[in-house]
Amino acid sequence: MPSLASMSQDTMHSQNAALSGGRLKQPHLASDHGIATSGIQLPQALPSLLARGLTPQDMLRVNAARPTFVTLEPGQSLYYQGDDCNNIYLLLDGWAFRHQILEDGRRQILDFALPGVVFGLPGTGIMTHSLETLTGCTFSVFTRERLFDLMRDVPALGFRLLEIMAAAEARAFEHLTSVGRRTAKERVAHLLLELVTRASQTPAMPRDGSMTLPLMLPHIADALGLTSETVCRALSSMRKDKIATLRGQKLDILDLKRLAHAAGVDLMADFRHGTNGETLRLAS
Amino acid sequence: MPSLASMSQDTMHSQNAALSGGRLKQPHLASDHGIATSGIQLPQALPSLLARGLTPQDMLRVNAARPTFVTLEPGQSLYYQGDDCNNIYLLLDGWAFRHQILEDGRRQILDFALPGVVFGLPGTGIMTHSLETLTGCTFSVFTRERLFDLMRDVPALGFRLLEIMAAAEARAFEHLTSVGRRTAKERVAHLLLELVTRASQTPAMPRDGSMTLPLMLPHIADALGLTSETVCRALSSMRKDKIATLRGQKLDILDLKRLAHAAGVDLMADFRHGTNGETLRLAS
DNA sequence: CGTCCGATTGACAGCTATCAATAAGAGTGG
DNA sequence: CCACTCTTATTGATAGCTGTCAATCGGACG
Repeated sequence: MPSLASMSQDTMHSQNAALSGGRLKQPHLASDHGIATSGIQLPQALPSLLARGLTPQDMLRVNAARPTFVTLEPGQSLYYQGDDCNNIYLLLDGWAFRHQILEDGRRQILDFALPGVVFGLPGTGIMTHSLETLTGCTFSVFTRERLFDLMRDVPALGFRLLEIMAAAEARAFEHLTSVGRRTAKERVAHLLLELVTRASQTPAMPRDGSMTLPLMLPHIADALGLTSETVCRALSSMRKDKIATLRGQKLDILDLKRLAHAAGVDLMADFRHGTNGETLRLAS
Repeated sequence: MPSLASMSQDTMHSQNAALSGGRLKQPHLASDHGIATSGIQLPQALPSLLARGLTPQDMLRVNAARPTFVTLEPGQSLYYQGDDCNNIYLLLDGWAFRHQILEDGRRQILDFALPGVVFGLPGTGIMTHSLETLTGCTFSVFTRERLFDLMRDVPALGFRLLEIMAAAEARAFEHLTSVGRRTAKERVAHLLLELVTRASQTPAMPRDGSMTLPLMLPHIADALGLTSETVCRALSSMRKDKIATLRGQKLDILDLKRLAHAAGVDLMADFRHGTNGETLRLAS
């Protein structure tokens, strides 16, 4: 139970969310009729995100399973920590994040979800975290049973999902290393680097050094195990050093090389394949 | 920003590993003849760990794929950060851990692997972390291709692997929350709680409050983003409070309830299903 | 009994959190 | 178009937790 004092910063945003829409007891299931959001034709979007490694025939079968779609406004939650959830979700469009909250209000953001991310997988069914949108979002939904059937029909799908989960695990591990062993400034630099890299790999997102981050300082802080003040100081410092500027939601990378250096990362290695130059050499 | 000085503690263990066996260019592939380690008949062990949800027929097919086995001594590495790895591993017996190392030697332990854990999955092939054993370990190995074939033959296997990966992700998330938002003492308590819980769920491990942890202080420290001194202080405090004692490798839980309290966790919720009492109530 | 490695404890420094005040924008309404 | 309000960002001062450095303890082993 957050003492009001400690809530004031860290949980500000979730308060907003709770006020401005918050929990959906029954998510808005848009069911089978195809819904278009922010200009995207969903039945087309799904393949492009999932399809690597699947044949066109496979994708036909996947679409034949008639996934349902959910659309959410910014600041709404798809599910909450503690919910009994037996669906698997694919984020088609928009930004969201997954987070855990301790009883006293401390919040940890676990992962930023960009289009193509899969979550809500099997397990016990009880969710250990919540998912909240940052922008308007569209999700594709499969029930556990439908997924199981689908995986039988389309073996490559299971393999692809494993790949996606493995990538998510790798992200979580990088994140963990950041929070556990990097300084505040390094963490901020590392997160910016991760986000620009992921965004640039997402279709229909910018490839140059400028982009829109639908985040507030407390999001970054809660992702990195810091306070928003510390994040602000780190960003100020990077602005002063002409490495990157983040004003409002506009992020400009001014010097990618030095950003990577500030993040304590070998750009070529870590953000292409995920490895550390130094350690790599030991392994050769 | 640790330089050589600070490496002395954090990376001590990996140095030892390097000296005492270290890298295996070509892991000891024990190939198809079944190998027995520490008294376990492997072909039997594999099913029991993987089989939930699979029919006996399914398991026959899995075994027919003739996985190879690898055995490692304590302190050896199955693979290193930067390795090109196209195998999937199942830990059959023993304890191990996965970790990442930054160029300057800072180390983050990402996950403790107990029997039943799966890793080394697809992705790009380049490993972003290393795996090092704590005890003697036996692994079951499938190549990427063999796994793919197997998943086609045994659809339930893919589903089971997804479940295992989802559980690993949930663990990583809990871990992240710990490192990001809990105090030193809470982190230590939380880790002990996680380990006793997992061990008690593993066949052939004790269910009472006493067990052997094949860890040294620096392992705990590097898992939690702390120093070994801080971990030591936290353990001393818990020993003084009669919550738990860890001497050498012998862990005794004296008061599970207060241990959970010290970890800032609702025992019934978090460690049965993974949820937080307070937030859960919101969701009902 | 001596050596060695890891654990333990103490003193102190430093990074980040906390508390507090101000600035900067974005809307809103007159 | 400007004043007003509200929210978020920014900056400063101080406190506290944890890291760092260093010394001692303790058990394992030969």
